[in-house]
Amino acid sequence: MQKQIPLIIAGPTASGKTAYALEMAEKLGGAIINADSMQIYKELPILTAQPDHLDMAVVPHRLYGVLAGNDMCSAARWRELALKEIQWCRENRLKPILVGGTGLYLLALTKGLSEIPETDPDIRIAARNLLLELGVDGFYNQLIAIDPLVEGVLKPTDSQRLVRAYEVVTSTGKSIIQWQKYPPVEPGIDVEMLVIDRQRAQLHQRARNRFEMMLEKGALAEVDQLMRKNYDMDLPVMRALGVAELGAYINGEISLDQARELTVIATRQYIKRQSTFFRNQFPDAQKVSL
RNA sequence: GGCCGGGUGGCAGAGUGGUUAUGCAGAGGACUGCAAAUCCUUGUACGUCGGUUCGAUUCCGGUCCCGGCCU
Repeated sequence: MQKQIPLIIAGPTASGKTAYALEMAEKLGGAIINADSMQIYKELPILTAQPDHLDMAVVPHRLYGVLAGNDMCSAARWRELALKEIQWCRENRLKPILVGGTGLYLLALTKGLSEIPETDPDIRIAARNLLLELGVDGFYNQLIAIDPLVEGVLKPTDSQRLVRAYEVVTSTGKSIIQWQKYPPVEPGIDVEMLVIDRQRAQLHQRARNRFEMMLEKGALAEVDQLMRKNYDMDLPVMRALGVAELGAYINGEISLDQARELTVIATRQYIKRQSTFFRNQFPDAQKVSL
């Protein structure tokens, strides 16, 4: 195990990554770098299960709660931030340990991304409004009229990727399909990767228990404060598991029990998607059974 | 005890004499810049016994269970 090679600890939510990573960081003399798309925002430390202050006091923790909720992260942006932190670790002779459940971010880091120029934020907003106005079918037709390459590659129902395709072709004048054909200009980096593996039923139980704990620690107050900020519902933080559910409870639309059940269900579905992603996108990662 | 209504896949809920809605949950899968997102695939279930019929989840009868009303 070379000192400089970053270690990635991935796995589905509630698998125990945080505790495991802390152990490894102590053992290896490392720093922990966040690889989670929600823990990067500062608004919901409890609901997004950020490491607590005690953990953070043990070894350096980077990229936790560093962005405001009305800011938007992205795979490319996180990649830049993470590379800087890896560099910082090297300068300080610490083993970089990246921990998180956001598979796309990890993929961007390890495999690299095609260099697509930054898109105009106004165009993204316009694209989203157009989608709302026309519906997916109409939006798709409009999109393939200006970017025929998309046809047959993107699913006509995949609203998010269609919006991205629209935004890219409109901003750059070139199809996203063409851009993606270029091999990553930013090469990937060498890493050692562990994926934490647990039985599904056990993960479900842990997720339920953990949500209970979050409620005890004040997750409701967190969501309440977040809602008072009146952020745009499209912002990434607003999509953290439990925000919509707890928000609906706070607004008196559903009971706390209903909010709890809905959040647990959403968490289970997320666990499933993460498991699939790690299993199939990182076949060479080493599995750690806990 | 009598009358009426109902019993459909894990749950909710349509429907039909033969071609096996649908939603949710579950399972599997995709994944290049919003990813805790976005999307795809996937289940012959019709309470029970008998009858009618070429064929019954659908029609008829018995029976059991549930709900309502009556005594």
